[in-house]
Amino acid sequence: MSQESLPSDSGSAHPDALPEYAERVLEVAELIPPGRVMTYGDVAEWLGEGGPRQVGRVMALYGGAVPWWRVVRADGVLLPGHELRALGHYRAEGTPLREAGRATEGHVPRLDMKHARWDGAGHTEGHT
DNA sequence: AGCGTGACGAGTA
DNA sequence: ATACTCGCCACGC
Repeated sequence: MSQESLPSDSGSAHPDALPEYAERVLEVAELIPPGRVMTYGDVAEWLGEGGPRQVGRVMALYGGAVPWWRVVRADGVLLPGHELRALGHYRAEGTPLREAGRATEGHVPRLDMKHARWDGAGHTEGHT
C-alpha cells in the first residue's frame, strides 16, 4: 500500500473529479451485469490502455463507489479481506461459484470463471 | 536515476 | 492443483 496516494490532480480543474482513466475503469465496472464478473485484465483490455495492475489500483482506491465484487482476479480467487462480503453478493446474484467438493474445511469457494466471466457482449454500443 | 511494491496474468516446474 | 518466475505499468521513496 505504499504506492497508493491520493490523486494529486496537479493541473486538474476539478478536485472532486477522478482521473480520467479511473473514471473509465469505474464506468466499465458498473456495466458488468449481476451474476457475472470481469477480470482486471479484461477491463484493461477492453479499455485498450493500462494493464491489470492499473485497473487493480483504481479499484483499490475508488472501487467503493461501484460493484467492486464484479471485478475479479483471473484465477477466481476472492479478494483478500473482502471474501465474505464478496461471497454474500455472489450468492445473492447467483454468480457461478466453484465450491470445492472435497476437503472444504474452512475453504472459501472461488469463482467459476469458465461461466461467470463476462466479455461485455451486447453493451458494445459506445466502444466503437 | 534506480528500486521496491502492488485488488494482475500467463507460463513453467 | 500448488509454487515460483517473469513481464507488465504506474507510483512512492
